[in-house]
Order: sequence, then C-alpha cells, then structure tokens
Amino acid sequence: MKYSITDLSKRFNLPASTIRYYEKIGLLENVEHINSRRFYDDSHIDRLNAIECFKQALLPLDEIKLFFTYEKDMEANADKILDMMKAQEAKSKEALETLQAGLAHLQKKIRFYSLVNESIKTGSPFPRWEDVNP
Amino acid sequence: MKYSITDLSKRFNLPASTIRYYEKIGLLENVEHINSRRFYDDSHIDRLNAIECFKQALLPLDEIKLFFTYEKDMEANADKILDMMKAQEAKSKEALETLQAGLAHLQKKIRFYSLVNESIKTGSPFPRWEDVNP
DNA sequence: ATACAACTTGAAGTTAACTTCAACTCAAGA
DNA sequence: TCTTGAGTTGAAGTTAACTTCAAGTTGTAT
Repeated sequence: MKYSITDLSKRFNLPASTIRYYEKIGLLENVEHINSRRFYDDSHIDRLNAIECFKQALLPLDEIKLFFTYEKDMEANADKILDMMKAQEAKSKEALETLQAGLAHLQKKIRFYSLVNESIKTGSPFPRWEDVNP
Repeated sequence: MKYSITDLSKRFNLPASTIRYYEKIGLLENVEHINSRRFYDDSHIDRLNAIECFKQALLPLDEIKLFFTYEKDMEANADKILDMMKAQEAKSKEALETLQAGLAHLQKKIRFYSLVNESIKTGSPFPRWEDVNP
C-alpha cells in the first residue's frame, strides 16, 4: 500500500512539514518522489511508529536516527543499540522521577490554594503552607 | 543572611549566568546591587526553591513569573493561581503518562536486544519482537 | 603598586525541533 | 483553457531557556 504525505499526516497527527523535515534530516529514508510528490509505504509507517515511541521516551532525533543506522546491521550493533537504550532508560527514569516530584508539588499547591479560596469565602484565617497535607 | 551569586550558584547547582538571567526576565526581584555586585537574601532562596519545583512540573518560566505576580495579592488572585496550577497539573499528568509509555517501550527494546545479543553469542535464531514479554 | 580572583555588563550566539514563507508544479475537473 | 487543490522547494524564522563573549570593575592579597 502507498500513502500520500497527507495520509501520514492524518494517521500520525503530524504536520506535513514535520514529515518532510524528518526526511530531510534522514529519519525517513527511501521516500519515493514521483512528479514532485512524495509516496510512502508500510516501512515508513513502521518508522514513524518507532519514532513516536522513542520521542515519548525523550530520545533526541539524532539518537533515533543513529538507532536506525545501527538497526540495519543488528548482528554488528546489537550491543551498541543496547548501550544506547540503557543509557536512555536511565535518563527517562530520572526525568520521570523529577516530573513525579514536580507534580506532587503542584498538587500540594492546589490543595493549599483551595484552602486559601475557602478562607476568602468564609472569612476565616488563611492556611499555613506547613499545614497542608501530606 | 546575605548571599553572593556564587553562594546561590553552588546551593542550587545553577550557573551564575542562569541566576543573572532569571533576574533579567523578572523571576528574581529586588536583588541588591552594591558596587556592581549582586547580593541575595532568604527571600531569594525561597524564590529559587519555588522556581525549581515549578520547573520540575514543567511550568514554563513566564508562567512561573506570572505566578509570583499573582502571589503578591493572594486575596485577589487565589482563583487565578488555582486555575493555573490545575491547568499545569493536567499537562504534567499527560507528560507523565507519555513518558511512562515511552519508558515501557524502551524497556521492551532492552529485553529484545538482550535476547538478540544472546542469540548472537549462542548462534541460536533471533527472537521475534512479538515474542518479547509483556 | 600590582596582580589576582570574583564579579559585572550588554549583546550576540546556541540548541532542538520544528514552522512559515513565497513562489512554483502538477493532475484533474468544469 | 482555466481553476482548484494538493503538494513541492529552499531558505529563513521561531521558541524557550540559557550560554558565551569581550571588555570592564572591585576588593583583597602580595
């Protein structure tokens, strides 16, 4: 099956400009150009799926690109791929923990300012930050 | 207590240039400038602590700045603060879920390529992606 | 007096990941 | 034939959050 850039754009919820950009930086390869139109096949669907997954894990595009070049010779590069994935795993985990801490702080702020709002409505004294659970 | 920019730099593990930058964009206010040296006090320590927390929650610097202006009149702005915090809570939660999905995918890749490495060492056939747990 | 380390300034540069633009091409329909 | 819609190009612009730079200033130590 062949796809137009608009097909991919809709399917992946990415602007066409982004799909062109990915081709330009070498993330999408072997795109057919016919009469100055691009055509894609299922290999590109697979690529974009992989790209989206890696992006979710915060892997930068140049590393994603490197992964794809490694992947072409898995025998030779399985260990490099593994190193890269493990390094990114550590970074993703750290980012996750930081974000969890940030979210917890935000939620504490929400509780605090909810109490502040209550106090304003009822005219009772303001809460103290130290009193907010947990 | 008064602090130099190097004190804060060490305490928050931020380059001095960043601390100057925060002042420039209005995130740090009322910094004393004596003989073209900056001096900070505990209010700035509090500020930087708050900034770091908000950054962890992915709140952009201009929103953090807005929060501080709201905070100056809590009575008038408690509801705006609450709106902002709740909006950011939604975004942080989404980012968290995306990152969790990305991390899970990465870990599946790690399992897969570990099996690939095993296969290479033992000469046994390569695993299939579909066979990797979970 | 001199040197040094710590700090200052404003402007310009950096990075990643896109986005926007104007001008162009092509195939199909009225 | 003319228009329309979908797509193309290469270059330049955008955004956030900093960082770097060169050149200057200050207080302290030798």
